[in-house]
This record gives sequence, C-alpha cells and structure tokens, in this order.
Amino acid sequence: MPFTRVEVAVLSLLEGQLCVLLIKRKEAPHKGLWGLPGGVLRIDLDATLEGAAQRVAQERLGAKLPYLKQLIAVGSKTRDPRSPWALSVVYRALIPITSIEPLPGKRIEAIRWAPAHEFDVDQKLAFDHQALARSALAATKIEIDELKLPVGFLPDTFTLTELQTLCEQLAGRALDKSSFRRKLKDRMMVEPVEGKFVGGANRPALLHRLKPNLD
Amino acid sequence: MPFTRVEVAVLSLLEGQLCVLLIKRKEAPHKGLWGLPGGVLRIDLDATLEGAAQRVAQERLGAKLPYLKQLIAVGSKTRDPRSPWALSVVYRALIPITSIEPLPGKRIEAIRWAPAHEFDVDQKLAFDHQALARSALAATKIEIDELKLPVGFLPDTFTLTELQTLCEQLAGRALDKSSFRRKLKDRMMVEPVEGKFVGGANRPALLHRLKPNLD
DNA sequence: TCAAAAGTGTTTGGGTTACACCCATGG
DNA sequence: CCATGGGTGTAACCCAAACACTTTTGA
Repeated sequence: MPFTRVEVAVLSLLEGQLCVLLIKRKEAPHKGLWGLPGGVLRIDLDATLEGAAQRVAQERLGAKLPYLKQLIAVGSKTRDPRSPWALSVVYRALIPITSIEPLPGKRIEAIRWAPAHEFDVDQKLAFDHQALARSALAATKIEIDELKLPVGFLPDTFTLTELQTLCEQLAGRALDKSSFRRKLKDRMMVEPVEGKFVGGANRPALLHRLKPNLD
Repeated sequence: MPFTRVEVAVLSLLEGQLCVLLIKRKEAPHKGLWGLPGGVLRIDLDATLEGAAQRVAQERLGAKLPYLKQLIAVGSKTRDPRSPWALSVVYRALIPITSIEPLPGKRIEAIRWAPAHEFDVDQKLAFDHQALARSALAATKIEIDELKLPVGFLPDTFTLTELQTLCEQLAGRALDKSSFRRKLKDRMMVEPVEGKFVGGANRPALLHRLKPNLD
C-alpha cells in the first residue's frame, strides 16, 4: 500500500494579492526548503479523508480551516524519497483577510505567504509542491473568473462595499456598484443580517452574510 | 497505510441514453451485487495513479480506455469491509458509441450498461458505488450542459451531422444546424480530415476530427 | 433531379455593462 | 451639508438562438 499523505494549499488575500501559505521544513527530506503544509494519513485517527485534512491543518497550523475543497490526488513512485510509492490528496482552504496568521509549530521552522506571481517562475519547493501550489492557484483563479463569490475569503458578516472591494481585488478591475448589487440581488447570493450595522461619518452599512448552498 | 484502490466509471451513449458500465461481482464481499469495475493499486506495477487506472481497465475490461479523468478520491473507515480504512481514487472514462462492449473476465460474472435514470432511485450496488456512479454522472452532465464537446464518445473521425446528432442526444433537444456549425467554426473546435468522405445517395459529408487541446 | 451536405445572411431576444441619477442616514 | 450606503431606470452592447435561404455534390 502506498505512503499516503494529505497536503493543504491555504490561500488568502494579503494586501490585494492572492497568496499561498508555505512552511519551511525543519526535517529531512528537503530540510530548509519551503513547501505546503501536510501530514500522513492516520487510519487510527482519521474517520475520512476530509477529516484527515482538517486534523493536519489543526496540528500544523493551529487553526481550523473551513471551506476545505479536495482538488486532486497525485501518486507515483518518485514523488517522495521516503517511500517507494507516495500518494497525496491535495486540499485547498480559503481563509479570510482578517484571520490571524498561524504560528510555526510542529516540524515547521517558519511560515510565509507567497504571492501568486511567485509561482510563475520556477522556485525550489519541497517534493512536487510547486506543481501542486500552481494547480491550486489555477483552480482558484478559474473560480474567480467565473465570478463565484469568494466564500472563505470573507468574515462571517461583511458590508456590501467590503464584498465589492474584495471582488475588485480578486478580479483586478473596478466593478460598477449598481450592477454588482443588482447581480447579488437577482441571484440571491447574500442576505442581510438582523439589525446590525457599522458606523462612520456617514450612513451606516448593513451587514450581510452569504446565503448557504451557492452552487 | 490505507487499502488503496482505483475505480473506473465507464460511460457511453447507448441508444441515445447515457449509461454507466456495471459489473456483477464474482467474489465476496458483495458477491452477486453490481458495482463499478476497479482494482487494487499495485505499487510494484503502477508508475502513477492514472497508470493504475489504465491497468485496471485493461485487466478487468480488456480494453484500453482513452480520456481517463480523475474525479475524486474518497476514503473512510467504513467503505470496504475488507479493510479498516479504504481509499479509492475514482476515474471516469468516456468511450465511443461504436465501441464493442468489453467481455466479462477476471472476477466478473457479467456486465451491464445501466442508464443514467436508474441512478435517480436507490439501488443496491456494491460498497459506495451508487454514490460514486451518481457523482460521475453528475460531473458528466455538467460538462454536457456547458456544451463541451463529447470527447471520448466519438470515434476518431466523424461527420458534422453525426456530431450534431450526438450532441442533440446528450442535450436532449434539437439544435439548429447553422448555429451549431457556426459555433464549431468560430471556436475552431474541429478540423476536416484530409480528403476522405463517406457516401450515400446524396452529397458526401466531409470527415472531421476534434482539434487537440480543447480546454 | 433529388436528397443531404455545407454555408450565408438577417432578425430577434436575453443578459450584462455602463452611466446617470435618485433618496436615506448619521456625523 | 457632506460622504457614503442603498437603490432605480435606461440605453448600449454583445452574443447566441432562430429562421430563411443558397449553393454544392454524388448517386
């Protein structure tokens, strides 16, 4: 049976840039290289594959990651020098702009948010994690281009202007306010949250949340 | 390490209906039940995951399957009674209408093409293959609705009328001939094949083939 | 001459975008 | 009053579907 792991590509939006969380490896193989966080599937601990991904994220990053999505499973004889046959199931997580950066922990020397454009050129990442990160970014960019709402990049509640600004950063261009809001209303993608609002020196904005079961 | 298998959902179009190839199991567990063809990942034989899927298809069905696409990996403690933790990577294959049905072989008592609508209602399939087949059908229907060309359902060369008829069967409605052909030309999805044609009591049709690298 | 292949042109309608403009609200 | 939130109306535009029609080709 293959040596089976779970890897997690954690994406977030920092200063308007789509970034991938990389960790610096404390141990061989590839000690000192950057790579995606991951861990071995534990059949004694994990009830399901997704559960394994959640456990690994919790252990390595100290954070519970919502919106985990399985991207792909990769496996071959040569992926990992520790084993004659290594299988990895790759998950993607999106976390909010406001979330605190996880702290280095078990077997992690340091963490770093690598902007998407870094992956345009080759860099030395551990194992095949360069390719895995690239495909995670590519899959996410497709979703962005399809104008799916950036579930996971958002806090639980937000104002419509915050949502529009986030979408503008992701899309890389300005969006028309009334068209944007009309689309939200027509497709019933968000709903207002009971009674709350935030203030400034102007009319306060209503807080909204994403409606569940979007596509 | 988990008990790791590869399962293949083979889809084809029979008499205008989208069908899934099921096999009747010759051995326990679930002897006599229908299920998807599959096999154990062999780290001594398989160079990659996709290679494993090709080998399994070859062994179980006696046919080489082009256009294999990985759909998902599933794993849990309870999927397979033979093992405390079972992981399966599910592939989908599309095969042409003209292709000959594979013959029963190793550990297969019989085969059967199950129309898509059978999966609307619950039926007793081996393991979690009902859910796997459903998700393979759902993923394929999405591709059909997005009007991707039915790569894999087609023979190597075909006439445009054959292609349109196939798309009409898949879409479940009639398509306008000139609009259909205009789309093919605008998007450069097919190209004529050198010089050949088939005849009838009318003007012969040009043979075409799909252009490579369609998304 | 017929039947089907292949192609041309135009109209129509849906959907999105862009833009101008309205009122509401709290400091 | 001002800045921002929230909303309405509309014209322009794009694209795809629908329809009508012509030309080509081999039996």
